[in-house]
Amino acid sequence: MKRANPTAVYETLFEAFGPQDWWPGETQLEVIIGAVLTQNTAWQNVERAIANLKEAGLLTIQALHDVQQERLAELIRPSGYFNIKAKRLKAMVDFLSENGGIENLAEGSTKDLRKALLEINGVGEETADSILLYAFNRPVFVVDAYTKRIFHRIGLLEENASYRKVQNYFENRLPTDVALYNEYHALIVRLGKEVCKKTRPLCKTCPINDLCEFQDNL
DNA sequence: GCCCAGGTGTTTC
DNA sequence: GAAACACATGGG
Repeated sequence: MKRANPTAVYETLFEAFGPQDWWPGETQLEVIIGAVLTQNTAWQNVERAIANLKEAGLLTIQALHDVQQERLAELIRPSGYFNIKAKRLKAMVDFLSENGGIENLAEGSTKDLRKALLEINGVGEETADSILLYAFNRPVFVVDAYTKRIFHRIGLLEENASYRKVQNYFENRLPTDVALYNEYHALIVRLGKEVCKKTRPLCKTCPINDLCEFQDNL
């Protein structure tokens, strides 16, 4: 078996899948909205919700600020948890407008911005880091359920490693590079969605099969 | 009908 | 800190 490490895994995934062109959002605000709506939810459902918002002309901070939370909830219904997420979007929009908008926030340091994002209701570590990386182009490695599952199976991470531990693991072993972090997280999601599933009937087709402790002998 | 999906807040120990 | 639970739609 090859010696697995984050760089080798990245190279293998990139060869297998190529560039993923993330994040699938046209504006910074759209990326931020998507980051909230995709919490524990399939992206396809998020697309429907965002399409509804677009059609209703709600893809601006001002419009989202003005709309009633109940109406917002109805529009984002397809993304699930719609009552909670409507509240979270409102909290996010309040934060953005109270702080002079996205352009003004982009002036601050990554550390300060991360701290501020985490204080918003409904923004945890993954959502904050997704926003930092994909909306603000900051070199922050995003950790999600796929990341933990895949690297546990490779044998490089503990089963229940904390978010920060996993994040440090990658950031300590990779160059600090926005484009790399962007592509890497997207590739991990691609692998998790299509191949490295929770129940794993597709291991035979996994591009990192020979790096994984579960390489299929079945 | 069941499991899963690009998590987070609250409660409880 | 860490586990258990609520939150909800849509696809396989």
